[in-house]
Amino acid sequence: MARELTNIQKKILEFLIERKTKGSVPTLAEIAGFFGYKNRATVQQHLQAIESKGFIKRNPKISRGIELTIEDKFFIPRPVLGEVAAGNPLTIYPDSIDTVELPTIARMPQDSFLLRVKGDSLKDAYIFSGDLVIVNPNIEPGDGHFVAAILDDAAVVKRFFRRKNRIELRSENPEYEPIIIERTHPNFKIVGVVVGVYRSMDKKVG
Amino acid sequence: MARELTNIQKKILEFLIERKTKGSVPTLAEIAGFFGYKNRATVQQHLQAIESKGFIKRNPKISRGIELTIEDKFFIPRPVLGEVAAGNPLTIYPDSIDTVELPTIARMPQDSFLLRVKGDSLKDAYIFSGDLVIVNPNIEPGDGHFVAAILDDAAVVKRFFRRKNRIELRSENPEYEPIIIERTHPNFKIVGVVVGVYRSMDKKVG
DNA sequence: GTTAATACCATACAAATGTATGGTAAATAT
DNA sequence: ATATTTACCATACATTTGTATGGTATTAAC
Repeated sequence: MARELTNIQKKILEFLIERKTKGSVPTLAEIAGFFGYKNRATVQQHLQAIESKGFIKRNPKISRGIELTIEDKFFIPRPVLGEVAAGNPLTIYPDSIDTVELPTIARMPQDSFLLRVKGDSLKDAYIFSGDLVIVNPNIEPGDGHFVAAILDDAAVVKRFFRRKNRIELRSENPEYEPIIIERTHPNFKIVGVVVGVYRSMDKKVG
Repeated sequence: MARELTNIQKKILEFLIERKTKGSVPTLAEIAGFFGYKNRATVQQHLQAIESKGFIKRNPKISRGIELTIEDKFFIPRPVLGEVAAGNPLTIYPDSIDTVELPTIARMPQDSFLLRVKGDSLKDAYIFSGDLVIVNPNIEPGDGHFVAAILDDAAVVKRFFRRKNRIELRSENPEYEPIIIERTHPNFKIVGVVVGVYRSMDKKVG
């Protein structure tokens, strides 16, 4: 028991988690609708498989009676989408490079993602190499916000300042020069605003 | 509209909130069962009244389709149990001293709690005043672990080292002397091991 | 004294929901 | 070559669920 989930089962479990976090667990019909199944029995069978593997618990006969047993776990696995340079820009990865166990208390809006910080240019902002920054792409950055940005196919985390005809990305660490982006800069994009920082102590106890 | 709720309506609304925070919104039958009503229609009528007063929104025909429109105000009182001194011990508070705003769904794991750090003795461990440390009381601390401890009715977060006949709690910041606890010390207790640090950037953008 | 609001009940019904059974097809393992 | 697992479908059925309607009793308002 507690075998691995198949790909489809994973997808369904993810859907359950997502729906639960933004409302309530779906019914079989809703799941079927989302995945394009013409029949609720298909969903039923998948759910039975997921339950037998220990990832959910179903309350028989009760509508939306799916409990996520993984919620009791301390951490929820979240993909780390890439690494960002706090100092000099680093290459960003196309796919997730890693998965971290993020505590459930960390505020993780649905549409946000994680980036792992490399380098020490944010030292004075208390963000360090290895920390995970939680980035929300749907917030308009304001002066002084920490933002993640893509600059010529590299990613950085720095503090954002809007000036007349340019944007400045500053490090807290005075060793690093601010990056000045003119309006005309071709390959520049604000990815999102850093809404939180998380650091696991697991590997740092030694 | 948006008149006052009657007492019964208040009770029902409270029930809805409670159920939602610990799972999912109840069905009419479940509400009726909880309040001892023999009929779902009674609940239906109360819900219609509550809705007409603007406290909930109902999704017709959908099971458990009650949305709490007051949700945004309401949420989520996640208690911070006290403040811990990273430097010199601070008095611990009997009750929660503060609340961190967390989304409804972000549940704290049952076996852990939050402490907000004050002071800068852990500066060199990259933990700063205002950060939240996630403390798990069910882990046996090992050498070098960051632990939360109670010492003479005060709480501290420091690094843990076990020696022959004593325990040492060290700060990373050399300005602070290590605390030496002899075996015989009466009022000393390890509360738990710090498993993570979380910092919300909300208030730090300026 | 009548009206209105509140708080319940019983009955009824269509749709939603979870469940069960049997079957097909493809991929994988033995 | 056969058996197993996975991934779907169709059909069927008993409850559950939300909803509607009509009724009773109590209290407060006019």
